[in-house]
Amino acid sequence: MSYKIKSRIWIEANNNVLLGEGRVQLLKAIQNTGSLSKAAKSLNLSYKKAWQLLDSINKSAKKPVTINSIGGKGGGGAQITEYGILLIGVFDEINKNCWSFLDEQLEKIKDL
Amino acid sequence: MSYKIKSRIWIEANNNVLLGEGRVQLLKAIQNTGSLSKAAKSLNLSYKKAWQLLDSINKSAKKPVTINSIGGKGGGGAQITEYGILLIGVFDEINKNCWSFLDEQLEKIKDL
DNA sequence: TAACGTTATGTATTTACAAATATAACGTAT
DNA sequence: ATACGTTATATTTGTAAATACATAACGTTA
Repeated sequence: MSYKIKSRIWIEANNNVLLGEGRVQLLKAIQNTGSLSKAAKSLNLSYKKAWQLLDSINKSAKKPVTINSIGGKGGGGAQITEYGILLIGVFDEINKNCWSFLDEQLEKIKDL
Repeated sequence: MSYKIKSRIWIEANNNVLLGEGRVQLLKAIQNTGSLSKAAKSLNLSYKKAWQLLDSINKSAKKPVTINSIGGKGGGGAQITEYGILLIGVFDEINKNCWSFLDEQLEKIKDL
């Protein structure tokens, strides 16, 4: 059994976490379902936890990442903004590149 | 205020954590002091926590990372093995390279 | 106007983790 | 033999985080 390298990256703004893997997963679920409550259910996450995450994201980001509405057709919902889509894409790209980078570094340690 | 990328890397063996930043710091403190208890004090870490970390390291590694002795001159002590020194060096190198890598990736997001 | 499914928020409970405390075992040195 | 400083381990206590539960506010729809 050889050693493995694991990693976590995240983006911060003003010493607050903006995006990590879990937050990106939540935003993608909102994108797929159109609502925060449905997104939370699909991730086996309590609504409150999901709301706190989304609130933290929108407070940390320079521009809104979602537009949330209360009441109306379907009770309301949450929509990812264009800016949000951009952030998700950049995070995924950087994260993927990081994996590739560490995969190269693995050569230095796997046979120790 | 522009966004920042933060990261954590660690080495695993058999799905157990072998080395992360905290563990490497502990090993270096043992190297400097010659004992686990002194290392713990120097890091403001409880002895128990330090012992648990060191125990986990030695149980995860393929070869011993420290040699611990009870009793005798000075009451005993802990010594880093050559293998341990090797692991510390490789971890530090990979970690440093990862910072550099993410510093380049930062260009993609800092102006968003 | 009553019902519905959301967002938004408060409060209590449970769980997990960290910290503190205590003590045994050990092998030199006095 | 006694003292000392260390490794090793168990037990208790305290604190922070996650979870569960409850409820208000809202704007369409029927």
